[in-house]
Amino acid sequence: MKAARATLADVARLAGVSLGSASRALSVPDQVKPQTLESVQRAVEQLGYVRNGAAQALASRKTRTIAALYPTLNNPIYADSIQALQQTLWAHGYQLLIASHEYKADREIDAARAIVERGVDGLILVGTDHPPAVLDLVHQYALPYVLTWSVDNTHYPHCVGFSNFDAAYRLAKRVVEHGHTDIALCGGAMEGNERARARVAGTRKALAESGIALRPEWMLEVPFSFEGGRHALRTLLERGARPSVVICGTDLQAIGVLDECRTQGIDVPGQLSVTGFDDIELANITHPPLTTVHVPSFEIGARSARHVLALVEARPAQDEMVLDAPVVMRDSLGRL
Amino acid sequence: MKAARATLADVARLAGVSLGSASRALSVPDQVKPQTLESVQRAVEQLGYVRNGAAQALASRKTRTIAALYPTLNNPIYADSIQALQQTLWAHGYQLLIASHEYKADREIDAARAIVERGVDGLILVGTDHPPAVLDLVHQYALPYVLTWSVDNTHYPHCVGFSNFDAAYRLAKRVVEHGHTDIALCGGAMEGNERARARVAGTRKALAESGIALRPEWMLEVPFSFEGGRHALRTLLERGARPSVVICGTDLQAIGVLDECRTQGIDVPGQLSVTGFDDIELANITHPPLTTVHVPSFEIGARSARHVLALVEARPAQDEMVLDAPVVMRDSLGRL
DNA sequence: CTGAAAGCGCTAACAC
DNA sequence: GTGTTAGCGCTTTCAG
Repeated sequence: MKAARATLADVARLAGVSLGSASRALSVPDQVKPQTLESVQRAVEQLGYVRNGAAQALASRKTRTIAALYPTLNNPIYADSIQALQQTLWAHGYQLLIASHEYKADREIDAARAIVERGVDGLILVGTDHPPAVLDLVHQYALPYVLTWSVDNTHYPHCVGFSNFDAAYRLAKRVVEHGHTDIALCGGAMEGNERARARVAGTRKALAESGIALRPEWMLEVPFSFEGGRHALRTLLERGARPSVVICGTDLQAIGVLDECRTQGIDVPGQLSVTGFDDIELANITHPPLTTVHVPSFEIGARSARHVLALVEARPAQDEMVLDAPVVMRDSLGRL
Repeated sequence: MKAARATLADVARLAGVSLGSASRALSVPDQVKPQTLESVQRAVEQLGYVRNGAAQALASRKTRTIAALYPTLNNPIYADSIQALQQTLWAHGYQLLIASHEYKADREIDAARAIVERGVDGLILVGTDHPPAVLDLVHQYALPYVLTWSVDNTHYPHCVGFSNFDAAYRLAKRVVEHGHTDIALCGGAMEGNERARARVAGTRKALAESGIALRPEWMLEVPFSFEGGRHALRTLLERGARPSVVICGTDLQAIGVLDECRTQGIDVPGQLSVTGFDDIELANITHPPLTTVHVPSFEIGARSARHVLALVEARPAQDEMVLDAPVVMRDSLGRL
């Protein structure tokens, strides 16, 4: 119980072997005589020895740590993916260093610097649209990285995600099939966020194919939160807009719209239809249940972890990287 | 854009100063002549130099990294606290290494080992009840740590949280005030989880004061999830139990119960009342809105970050560490 | 205020 | 298989 940390040299001395053998016993046990292995293990046990990660990292140039940089950590869609990410990395003996940039470009750049400084083995980023400074840094240090969530607007080969454009397109097609022509959009900030842009673009294309144009004053940009959705609907009503459907960029916003509808006594889908995007667990519990796009967030987390490790360890990647994001029809869009 | 990482020696050479001066220019800029500082900064800029964290950590014995070990990362209550934690650490120049143990003792021990190995400066743990091996390890290496969420069942001085016992007691008092005597409990696994235990104990005390005893067959242990809550209600009904209220250990479970009530056509609070615990954002949006205990999860994250940093940097701690967790009355418990 | 030099604890050749 | 040794890149005395 003393605070002085035992070193590998202590272990080696106690085990009566050399530093090198002690090191090998721990990292490549099968390159060591069983007897040596055993005496080292006993010494480790006895001293309560724990490796010094910094020294190991310095000497081996590996940290066994992967960093992930997310927009926010408490959006359920990201939280789910982080959970899967952490589990998968853990299963492979890696740790997770985590940061968020709150959708701010300069925060992202600072975070990237800090991450490179900590010397992680690989990096996971959300989305394909990043400040040049971030990608420059990552390239300069030849840090293996994967882009997640989106395969839109990029030629980078290591993306684990789906086409937000296509998914939004398919959803909007269903909205049109339900006879809607008075359509409002509740989206979020699009700068540095190709997912938000692709979702709007996909929606716009589907509507355009039916000759429906989006009115600028019916297109709102609000935060990705319940309150954002509530605010959007209030704004719409204040402007005298009377859409028959609100297509939301995320489930969080859609649920906010639903909640505001209840407050205002608006029947969904009777008077107004609402759609979301993400298919968080909650989307199936709302009143009415939410029509949305299913985003495989756990799967994205797990696969991006495996993929970045394949990159780090220079192994061939196994997983399919483009995932499905099917439309999930529920009552908030009404019935045909 | 070459992969070879510039070292401090390169910087020093280019700046025409010694290694030591270059180092000082970066870490203690005011102990260096302005001119030296400037030429070092120029060299850093020019080489795109980024510190090698492993070397810095090895030499200085500081990693500027704090680890947090949570039960799970995607429970909204933890996700919120992680978000606050990360933000606060970031503001102080620290990174966050994160792990989860999924409520399994051996996973927690392994995670603790891995964390100690990575050599973090401090540690944040959820709850007061941990496997002895975890605390032994942490003590052996004199790793500063804070316990969060709970101040129940411990004498450890560095706890940031609230009394789960008291909060549950207060909530149960309100339930009794509403005339309930047929009371079911929907809790979670209690092993290694003093929060769950304290919540049941607090509830039990309040009921006992009114001469109400809990029937063992009306006390369920289910996962901390929507599905857990649904399952609990189904089980209760199958057993022929007809409670007038279900007191849930967490909002997630309570919302599951609410959802199952809707499925089964049970009116809340007309036929059955439901209470939660946590006051996640969602609790205010359910039908009916949920009576629950407000747990200040952001505040816990922020304060525990500040507190562990105070410990790490041997500064006096500023914040009050025992927080309020008020009962929030909403419609799911009915009206008096 | 600055330069020189001694490590921090470990890995990875290299020779035996 | 094993021991020896030379660093990994930085911080931190210690002189000056």
